[in-house]
Amino acid sequence: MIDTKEKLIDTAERLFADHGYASTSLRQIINKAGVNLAAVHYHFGSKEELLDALVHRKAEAVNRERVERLERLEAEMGGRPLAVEDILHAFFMPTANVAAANPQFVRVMGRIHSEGLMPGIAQKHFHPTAKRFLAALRRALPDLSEAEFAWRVHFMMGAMAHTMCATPFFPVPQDDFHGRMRRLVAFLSAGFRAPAAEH
Amino acid sequence: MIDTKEKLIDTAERLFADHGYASTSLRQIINKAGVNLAAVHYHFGSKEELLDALVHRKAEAVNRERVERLERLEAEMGGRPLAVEDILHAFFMPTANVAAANPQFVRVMGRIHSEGLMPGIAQKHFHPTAKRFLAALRRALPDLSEAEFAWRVHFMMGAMAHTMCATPFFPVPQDDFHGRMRRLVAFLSAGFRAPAAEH
DNA sequence: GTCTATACTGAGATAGAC
DNA sequence: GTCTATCTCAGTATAGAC
Repeated sequence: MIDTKEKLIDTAERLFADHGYASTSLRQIINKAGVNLAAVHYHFGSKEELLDALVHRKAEAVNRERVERLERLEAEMGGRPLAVEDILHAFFMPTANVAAANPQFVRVMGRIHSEGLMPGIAQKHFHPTAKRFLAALRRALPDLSEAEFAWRVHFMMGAMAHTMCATPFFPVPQDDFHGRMRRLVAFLSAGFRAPAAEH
Repeated sequence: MIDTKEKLIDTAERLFADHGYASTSLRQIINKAGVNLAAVHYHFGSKEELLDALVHRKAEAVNRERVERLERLEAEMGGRPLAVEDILHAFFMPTANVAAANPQFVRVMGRIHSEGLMPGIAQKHFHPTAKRFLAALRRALPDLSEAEFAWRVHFMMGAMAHTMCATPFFPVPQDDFHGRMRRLVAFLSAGFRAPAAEH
C-alpha cells in the first residue's frame, strides 16, 4: 500500500505520545497499524529512524517560521543589533503555534525530552536554524565574555527544553502555550542581561 | 559474601558513568563484579533499585549541607526574608563540593539526566529538601503571582538539571564546577527578579 | 519495490535447587 | 545467600512471496 509509511508514522505518533518512545514496542505499532513488523525496517530502517521521520514531518514548519521572524526583525533593524527579547520571542513563539495546531506532536516532543532523546533530535532537526539565532543573540550581547555567553546559552537550553516539553508538576491550562513562552522569554531575557558573576 | 552489595554498587557506578544506565546490562555488571546475575535481584530487586541505592549513598551528604546552609542563612536573617541569590547559592554550592570529591558520581547523575531518569530520582532523593528552599524562595519573592512564581521555578529546574548534569557542547574546564554554579546563580537570580511578562 | 513469515540475539526477571 | 536454568519480550535481520 502506498501510504503504509504514513500510517506507520501516524500510529507511532499516537502511541509514542500516549506511552512514550521506549515503552512502545514496534510490535504494538504494527499491530495497531495493521502491517507487518518488517515493513517498519523496510521503510525506515529502525525504530529510531521512524521517530526521526515523525519529527521531520513537523520540524520544517517551525524552522521556516523562525527564520521568517528573524529575517523580518533584521530587515526592520537594518544592520543594528536586535533586542534580546525580540530574538527570543522570534525563536519561541513558532513552537506555540505548532502546539496549538498539533498537541499530539508536542506530547511526543515531551516524551523525547523526558526520555533523554532530545540532544540527538535537536541537533539533527533544529540546530541549523538555531545557530542563526545564537549569532543574533551574540550580537545583541557584545559585552559578555565568550565563556559567560556560552554558559548562558546553556542555561537557556535547559530551561527551554524543560519548559517546552516537560509537563509541569503543577496544574496549568493546557492550551496556554503562548503565555508560557512569554513568561519564558521574560525570564531568560533578564538572565541574559544580568551582570556577569564576579570571579 | 557480606559486601557483595557494595561491590555491585561500586561496579555499577563505574559502568553507569562510563557507558550510561540503559546501555549497561546487568550481565556486564555482574561479570565485572564477579557475582551471579540473580544476586542483583536478590539484593536490590531490580536494575532500577540498584541505581536507587547508588544515588541514595551520596544524596544524603548533599541534602545535609543544603539544609545546614539554609538554616545558617535563616538564623542570620532572623525572620526576615532571605535574598534570592543567597538561597540559590545555598542550594547549588553543595553540589559543587560533591562534584569535586566524587566526579564518578556526578557523571552518573549526568547519565541519569540525559537518559530521562531525573524526575523520578529527584522526586525520591532530593525533593523533600528542595521543598524547603522553594518555601524560602517564595518568601523572597512575595510580589510574583503564584503562577508566575511556579513557572519561574520550572524554568530554574530545567536550567539546573541541564547545567549540573549535561555536558556542555563547548570546551570547559572539568573542575570548574564552582564557577559554573556561580554563573548559574547570577543568571537565575536575575530571571527571578525580572518584571512579570504582561498579559 | 513492497511486504509477510520467521528466526536471531540480548535484555531483565524469576523459580527453585543447594 | 547464592547459583543454574529458564522465561518473556524487546529490536533487528533475512529469505522469499507477490
